[in-house]
Amino acid sequence: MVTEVPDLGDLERDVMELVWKHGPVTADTVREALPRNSKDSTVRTVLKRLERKGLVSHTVEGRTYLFKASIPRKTLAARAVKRIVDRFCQGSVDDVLVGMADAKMLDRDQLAALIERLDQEEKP
Amino acid sequence: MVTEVPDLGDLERDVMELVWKHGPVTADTVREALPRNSKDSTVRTVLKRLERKGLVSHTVEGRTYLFKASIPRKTLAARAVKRIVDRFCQGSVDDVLVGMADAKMLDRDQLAALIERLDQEEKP
DNA sequence: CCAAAATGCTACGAATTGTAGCGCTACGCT
DNA sequence: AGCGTAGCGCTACAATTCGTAGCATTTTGG
Repeated sequence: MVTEVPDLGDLERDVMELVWKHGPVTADTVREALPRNSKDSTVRTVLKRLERKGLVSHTVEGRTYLFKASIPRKTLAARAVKRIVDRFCQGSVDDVLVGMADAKMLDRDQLAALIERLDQEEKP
Repeated sequence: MVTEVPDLGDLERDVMELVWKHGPVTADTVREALPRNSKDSTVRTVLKRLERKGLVSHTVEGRTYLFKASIPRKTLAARAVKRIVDRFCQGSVDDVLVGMADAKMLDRDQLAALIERLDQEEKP
């Protein structure tokens, strides 16, 4: 799988945020919920770009488009992390984990809890 | 701490790679070691940009500049991850860890080994 | 004093991103 | 039936980033 991870601009991220939060949404719903004040054509342009990037998809409902995320937030985040790992750590996830530990981004207990969780999932 | 994490282009990353690998280097050394064929002025421009971004620093040796990384590779990688966490997971490292686990980027044993290692470091 | 080496400065084209205008179409209401 | 409006496609433009590089300037060794 190719799992491209496009870079996202600020507005694009805001839009993704809304698409993730509120299920399928219209362009206008997104526009209204946006932090900043964007014209509708702006929002639609961004949605179209996000769709070209493979991050959202749309269905036609009557004469309006309903957009939904085509990738969960966590998955996208994980892919972005993978890109970093590939680019800066030659694919060594360990390196980045160590870096995160050094930077106090994670601690022992957090990791232990994660292991616990993985074990739970795997067993049954 | 502000810990800005600038985006890096392909060439910028290649240059950082070399600066990380070979200690303090001259612009010309970097140019020679580069995968692609870049003019010296190109390399110097990139090094200057990297310096403005705070990723390298230079000292003057005779009449040449010696560049060295001002941030370790793992630290930069960790910061990049942190940016993702902040942007896509509202700062929840756990979310991104779960995403990584789901994406099979980490497995139980790897995490266990890391915990082991963290414990070792902490003790003495 | 001159040539070579190394630097600073400036610029340009491509790509990305936020921004938006304009025109077309179809649906509902008078 | 005609018309206004909602919603969409298309095109464009300015700012920023990045790779690319040329040219002027400076300094040093012979």
